[in-house]
Amino acid sequence: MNRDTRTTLLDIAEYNARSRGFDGFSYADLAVAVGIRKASIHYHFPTKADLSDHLIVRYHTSLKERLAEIENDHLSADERLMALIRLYREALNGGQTVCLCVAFSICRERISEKVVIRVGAVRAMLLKWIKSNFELGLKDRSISLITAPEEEACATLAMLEGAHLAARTAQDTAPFDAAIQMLLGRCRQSARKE
Amino acid sequence: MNRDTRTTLLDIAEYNARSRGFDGFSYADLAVAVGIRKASIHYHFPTKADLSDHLIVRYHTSLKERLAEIENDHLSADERLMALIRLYREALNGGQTVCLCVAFSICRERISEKVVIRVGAVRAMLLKWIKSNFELGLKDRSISLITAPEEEACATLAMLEGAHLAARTAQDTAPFDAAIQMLLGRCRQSARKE
DNA sequence: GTCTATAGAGAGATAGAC
DNA sequence: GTCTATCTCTCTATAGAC
Repeated sequence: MNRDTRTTLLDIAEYNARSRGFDGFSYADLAVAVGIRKASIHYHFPTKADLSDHLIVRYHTSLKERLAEIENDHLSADERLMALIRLYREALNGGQTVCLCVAFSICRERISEKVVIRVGAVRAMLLKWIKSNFELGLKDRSISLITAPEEEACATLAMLEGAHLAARTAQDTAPFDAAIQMLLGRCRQSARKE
Repeated sequence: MNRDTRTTLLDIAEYNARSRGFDGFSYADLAVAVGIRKASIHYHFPTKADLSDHLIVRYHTSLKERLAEIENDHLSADERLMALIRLYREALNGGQTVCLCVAFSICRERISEKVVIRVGAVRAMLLKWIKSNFELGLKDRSISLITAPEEEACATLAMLEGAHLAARTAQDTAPFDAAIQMLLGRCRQSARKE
């Protein structure tokens, strides 16, 4: 184990949570994957509730950074939207994992209220970003058929998260690709490539 | 307990699975809710795998019937789509439960392959129905901006399932309503009401 | 069809040695 | 930081009486 144990634990816990749900893995699973005993994990994360909190906090930060990178790398609204779609597509890991918010939505009653609020905060951040991007799309006219940015943002996030579900069941990105096709078709750059 | 115990068990198990995930409830939970001992549940459903199979089979049948009812009650594509949206909205139970397919997508690795295939079959049925309805929408012009019915169907189902997730986290229908607003706005009947 | 009783596995968590 | 050992609880499931 070359890397920091704590980080490795978070990585593996996140993968497990996104792959099997927060109830779908145990400290024993992590212990085997990381190569230490499960009692040692409690040193890093005393309780599973504690672990879940660190997972969603890190996820929020990471996602925020990725969104900032997208804004840095792309100037037009359509390119930014396409980059966001790619981000979600990559998060699928070929149909093996869903977004952490998706996974945490199902076990809502078994995670702490604090974590539930943080999941809401991640979605709020995403909605704000997507809404701003649709507003930009209205200006630069790079995305077609925009009427209400706020509503578009809600629909888009729901669709991205929902597209993860069918793809996860199928263990294949195909259902995801099929679902995002309509949205992609509204992007100017995407249309040019076809 | 006036009703058939087996049916009551299925009802409560379905509610639990949709509310907390398939890993989120136990035979002990069902026993308390139904008012019999957990050993007695094994008489009706020998294993939890068996229970999950009956849940998804019943869900498929029930959904098929509801779709047929919608076709019976409504003739235009927009009214049928609005009825489907209402169906999903009601399935939310005010933000307490998601679609069973959604719940079963997260615990994919812990349910049998047979059940995974059945979940796929439910989605395939829904996609077929929604696609047909968009094709009807092209003819009767009751839904605006339709280009590709197949792609529209995939996007619509993903959005409906995804809209369940945010609403479940919030324990409120508001995020669902916000997400379906765009789709609703394309329905002729809906537009008339505004 | 429902019960009591129990098996056997695995969960999250802690104490204390090194 | 990681270990062994252990606790307590809960899980799914079964045996056998009624």
